[in-house]
Amino acid sequence: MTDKEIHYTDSIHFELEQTARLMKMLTSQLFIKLDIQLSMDEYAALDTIFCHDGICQRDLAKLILKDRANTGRILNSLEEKGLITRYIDTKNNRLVKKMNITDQGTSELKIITAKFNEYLSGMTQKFRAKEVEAVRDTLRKFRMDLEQLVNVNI
Amino acid sequence: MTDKEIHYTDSIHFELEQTARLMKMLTSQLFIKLDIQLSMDEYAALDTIFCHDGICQRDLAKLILKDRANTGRILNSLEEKGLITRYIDTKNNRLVKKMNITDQGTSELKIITAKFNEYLSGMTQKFRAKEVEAVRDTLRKFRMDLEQLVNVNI
DNA sequence: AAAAATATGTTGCATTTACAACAATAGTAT
DNA sequence: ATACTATTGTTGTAAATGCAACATATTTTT
Repeated sequence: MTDKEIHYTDSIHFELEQTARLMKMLTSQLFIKLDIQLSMDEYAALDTIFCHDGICQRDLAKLILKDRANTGRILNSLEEKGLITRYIDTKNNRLVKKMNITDQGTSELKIITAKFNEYLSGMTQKFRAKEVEAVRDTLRKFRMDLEQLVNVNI
Repeated sequence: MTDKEIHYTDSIHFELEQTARLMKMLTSQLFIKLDIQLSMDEYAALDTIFCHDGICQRDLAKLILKDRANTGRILNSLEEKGLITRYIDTKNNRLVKKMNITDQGTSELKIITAKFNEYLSGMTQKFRAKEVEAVRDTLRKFRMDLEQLVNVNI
């Protein structure tokens, strides 16, 4: 017990943080290298909008885990770039801003995803696909439990 | 192939990002709740310094994956709080700033870690310890490969 | 020996981010 | 009906972050 102490830097929490940080560095370097005119956050938002066409801002914010303020700013940028359109609608009798991905948005999304996967496949090749999927699925379960514990103020 | 497309938001990259984000929310909320007078980053730095006493700034920066500027600022804060001391020394005939954790720093580190683990054990209890360790180890391997790919400019 | 390159840390600045306050609207309670 | 509360989105602001530039010192090159 003397020096077999538990350290934060040995925990899965720290490991997650570091791995995610490195992943973010890698992907942002990739985006620059591939000359992609979107930020990672814009890309994640665009992909989420594609998968949930007609979603309102707050629901999107909950999915990408950004606060409402930043989600609005990301959408301003995507709208200016012509990748999405926004319109006022109602949800549960409340005025909300919904959005649709444009044809250009869909097109760009596919192009970026293709480029992205081509580059990243080299990385995950070192691992068996099954193993990567297993880790992803465990992370997902982990995240679902986290969502119960964390006070997500969005 | 029509709609069985590959989406970024289904990838391990996005899953990692989201899980790490939630984890960060949880831990920062915990730090406020437990009235801990350190930021998560300061805590991670302090733990790293404990494990690598006498480390120099740049080596620490590489371990916590912050740039040199931010690492210096975090250390300013830890020094002001009396948790570390800094001194000039040489490494490979170069002037570097090394640091040691103080008794107060060691004491606070233990207290925080104890509080932290007590609260977080509830979360990981839902998973078998073996499973958590397995995911952590896979993440670590994953991270080691990432480190080969990413241009870490520190 | 002089010049160029490298290593380390600090400072300044621009971007990102989160949090709080606000505006507008709709539901709920008294 | 009036007041209170809740939902959604925007704006303002302070803190965090990363990047580039700089200062200093040392090594390497010419």
